[in-house]
Order: sequence, then structure tokens, then C-alpha cells
Amino acid sequence: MTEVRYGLYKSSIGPITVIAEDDEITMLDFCDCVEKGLMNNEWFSDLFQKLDMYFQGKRVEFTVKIRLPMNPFRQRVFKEVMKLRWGEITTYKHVAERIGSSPRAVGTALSKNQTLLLVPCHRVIAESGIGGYSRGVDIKRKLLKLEGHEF
DNA sequence: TTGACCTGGCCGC
DNA sequence: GCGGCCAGGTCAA
Repeated sequence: MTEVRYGLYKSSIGPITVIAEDDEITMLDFCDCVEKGLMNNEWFSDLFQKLDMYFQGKRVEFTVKIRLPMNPFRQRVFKEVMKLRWGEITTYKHVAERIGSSPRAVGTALSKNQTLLLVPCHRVIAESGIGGYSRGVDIKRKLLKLEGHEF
């Protein structure tokens, strides 16, 4: 029996909704889409503490379990991106070379990322600049700034 | 089947 | 240097 838990974290750049199934995070997104009655913030206290530190600009490694997509190609992309540590950035081209694919396909895979921050797709930028972001380039820019990068 | 996506390389000018 | 074209993987329409 799958147990689903919902949490809402208020970050300095907007509300973040977190959803976990059993003990895996299945979604972490910049939106306020949790019904109040369903919230179970206590369950997420460890993660929220880390988010506190993260949004204070401190170096944080997220160690929570996340659910990777079923799609094998995306799994490869996500695993490659998850190797990036706090403050590290790379390009779509570099990720594509590592997994033997094309930058365009990497961008598409990352655009489907449900677990923002945990799969740090904001650390993947275009060669020509910051690149795009499914939740808006503005959020991507702010996240990168927290980690010491200006775009 | 087509077009749209978080890109980049190549070509012609 | 810049604009146009298209390969790349996936999915919604």
C-alpha cells in the first residue's frame, strides 16, 4: 500500500510543494498546490532543514531518496546531473557527451524533471548563457545566485 | 504523424 | 558575427 505525504515549504523565492510516496520524494516543485488538510510537514522536517540552509546560501548535499522516471534515457540524464555538487555547473552539451546523446534531448529530459533542486537541473546551462528552465529562467537565476553564480 | 521543448553544430552570407 | 536549418529523445495533441 503506497503512502503519499505532502509538504509545503516557504522558501525565500516562493512556495515549494513536496510530495513523497513511501520514503521516496516523487515531486519537489515551485508551486503552492497542497490542500491544507493533506499537509504533513513534520515528515519532511529533515528535508526542510536542509532547504533552510540551502536558501541561506549554505553548501548542502541533499541525501533524500528520490524516485527516478521510468524512462531509461531520462534516468541516465538525471543520474548524470545528480553528480553535480553544490556550486558546480555544467552545460547541456557536456551532459549529452557523457551519456552519448544530444543537447536538445538533454534539455527535453530535464524539462520533465519533477524533483527540482534534488535533481539539480538548474546547474545545467546552455553554452551561450543561462539557458531555459521549466519554472522560469528567473527562478533558475536565483538558484544559481545562491550557489555563487551570476547570470 | 507532427510539432514543441531548458541546445548546439554547421553552413552560407 | 549572424541567421537559418536540422539532428537529438520524448510526449502531447
